[in-house]
Amino acid sequence: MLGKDYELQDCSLARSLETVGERWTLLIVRDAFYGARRFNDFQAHLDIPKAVLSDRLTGLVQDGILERRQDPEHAGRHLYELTAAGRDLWPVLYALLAWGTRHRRPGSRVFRHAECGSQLDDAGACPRCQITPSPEQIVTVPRRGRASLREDPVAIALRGPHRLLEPIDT
Amino acid sequence: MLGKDYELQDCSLARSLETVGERWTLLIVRDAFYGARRFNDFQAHLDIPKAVLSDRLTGLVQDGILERRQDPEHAGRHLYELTAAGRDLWPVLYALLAWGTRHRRPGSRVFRHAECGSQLDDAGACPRCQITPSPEQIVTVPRRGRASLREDPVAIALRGPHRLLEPIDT
DNA sequence: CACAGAGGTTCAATCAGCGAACCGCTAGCC
DNA sequence: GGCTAGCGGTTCGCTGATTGAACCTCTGTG
Repeated sequence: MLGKDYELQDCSLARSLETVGERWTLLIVRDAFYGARRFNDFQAHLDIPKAVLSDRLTGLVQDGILERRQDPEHAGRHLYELTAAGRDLWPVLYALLAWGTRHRRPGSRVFRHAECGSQLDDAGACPRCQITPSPEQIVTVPRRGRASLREDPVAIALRGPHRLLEPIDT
Repeated sequence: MLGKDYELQDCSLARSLETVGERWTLLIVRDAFYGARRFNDFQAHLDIPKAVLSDRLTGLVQDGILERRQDPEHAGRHLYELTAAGRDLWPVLYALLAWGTRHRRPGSRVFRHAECGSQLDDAGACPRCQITPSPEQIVTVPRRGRASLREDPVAIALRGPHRLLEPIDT
């Protein structure tokens, strides 16, 4: 759905959906949490038409979810990184992830509290430490025997344990 | 975004988005939590084209989010009600609602634990009782002075406090 | 029986998503 | 310096979804 406005709905849910409700948008944000930062990494991992990816990245930057910077190592390249508001979308992402796991099919990855290694519960909290870790404190690991068949840089980086928000090196 | 499949993404987030990621879908689910059950109530409150509403309701029923029943009081009419899987979407809805409130604009309503009256925190928990109430235990009340200008049955029912999932009578 | 309202379906026009092709820039190689 | 490859896009024509208006059927009411 497009950032099409739900103008008449005086509701913060409608406001949220205007910025993250379009097709592909939340998957792009997910990949940003996984550490994707470059145009081609998003594109290769998502199999999304470049024109759509370009449009969504522009929108996410305008809406303050991503920040676009120069890549210090490569002139003329850019990096897209989550802003504070973008990182604050983690509970939304996790709630959807957990719902899909319960009612659809478990995904190929699991999320653990980096500090103690416990698997997060349905609410995203660490059952052992009794806290709800921020994304920086979470590590995602593939379920045993479920490594992805994909060959793009993001999929390869996620074959082993990976801390959220840690940039994948390409 | 359509229930268009994100087939290649082996991820429960993608699975979730296939069922609730289309335009309008989460707003329909929100209205179902507010107690809307009839076609016309959804249509009047959302300003959604009837063809799209019909399509989305059919999809939500097929995906096990809503259940379609005969209206016992009116032959030939139907009621759409949330299934257990649909009610389990509450954390997703609340996470989006809370994000929109923090980063966009506060909506016109507020959510309280019915039992004690405390306003829920950003995670949807009751700060006084230290529990996370299920939707049945939550009451939504308009923010002072922010009653909706709409005149449809759902908007009217929500002018006062209203317990989630309690059917609005039309 | 006429009429109104609920709950849809159908239709033409518009708009967004898609894949392929193209383009400018930088870096590396000869 | 010239050639080529890869990155980060944009453009374009096609397809498929969304939209609002019109229409249709069924039920209950006067």
